[in-house]
Amino acid sequence: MPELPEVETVRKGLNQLTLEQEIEGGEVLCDRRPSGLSHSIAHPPSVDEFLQAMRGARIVQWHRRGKYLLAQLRRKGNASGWLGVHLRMTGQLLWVAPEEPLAKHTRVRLEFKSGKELRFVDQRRFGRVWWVPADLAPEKIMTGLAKLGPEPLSEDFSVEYLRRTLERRKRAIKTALLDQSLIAGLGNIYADEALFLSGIHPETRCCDLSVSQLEELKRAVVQVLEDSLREGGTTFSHFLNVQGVNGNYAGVAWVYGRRGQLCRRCDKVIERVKLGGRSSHFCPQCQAIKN
DNA sequence: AGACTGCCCTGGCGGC
DNA sequence: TGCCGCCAGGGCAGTC
Repeated sequence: MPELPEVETVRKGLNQLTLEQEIEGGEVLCDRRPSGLSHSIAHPPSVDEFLQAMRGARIVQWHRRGKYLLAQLRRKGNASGWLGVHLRMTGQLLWVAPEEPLAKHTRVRLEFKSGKELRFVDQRRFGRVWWVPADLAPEKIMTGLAKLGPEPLSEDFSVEYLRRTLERRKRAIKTALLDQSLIAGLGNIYADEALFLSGIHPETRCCDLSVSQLEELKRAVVQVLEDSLREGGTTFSHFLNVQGVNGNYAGVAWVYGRRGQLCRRCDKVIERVKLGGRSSHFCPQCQAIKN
């Protein structure tokens, strides 16, 4: 499940490998579902139109907002819109030689004149690819972009912002951390890790958090993201960087995925609860409920 | 407005 | 060994 550090790692790799090379063709792989023909292109509705937009384009730069990737496109010196990608759970962007055998769940191929291919591979098919025409703002087409809260590694993400945003909310802090409209880019792994590091029980109501707890939480969120970023993302799940290499962060997970194992800090057994349809892992001693 | 729920999707795993 | 059903979860639509 790529979260901010993984998406950022992919972005950096793409900026090293894919810029200023003409896209000469591509392919969108469809498969026949009971519900009909299915593919990963969210926009435009026509696959042909998508591929036509890709042909002849070059990528100027890759950007990231939350967990969204955005490639700025140019054709013959003119702006030609944006290529947007969201990896969701299992999506991967891989920079490969054309003769590389197609992975089973390959959804999109973009062929570059330089003799390389960018492939979007996505086992569970939650991931999405968009083309946004140059005369539209990306958030008009990629509507999720418009709803994103501040970047957690920016100055906008302050203790004061957290206090102002959470002080009247009654829901659990864990579900608030996963809400992309409050903070952009956190997912289940780093939310659980940040709550452990700040000693906060995931079921604590937002409005019950003290200012010192919010300070701890803010610090912990920044720390887990920066630590993971430094290692090139987590080794968990399906994450691979563009060159097909896993990250290095997993060894230091305090609670995520450790239900039934002993807390690395106090030896109590790590527990798991369901919150908003997502599992939350926590240490019942290090993250005692505050009233 | 805020807070829920269910849905999409596939592979891996537990249980029998 | 085989089969069934459950589980993983990001974002979005729908509901109250």
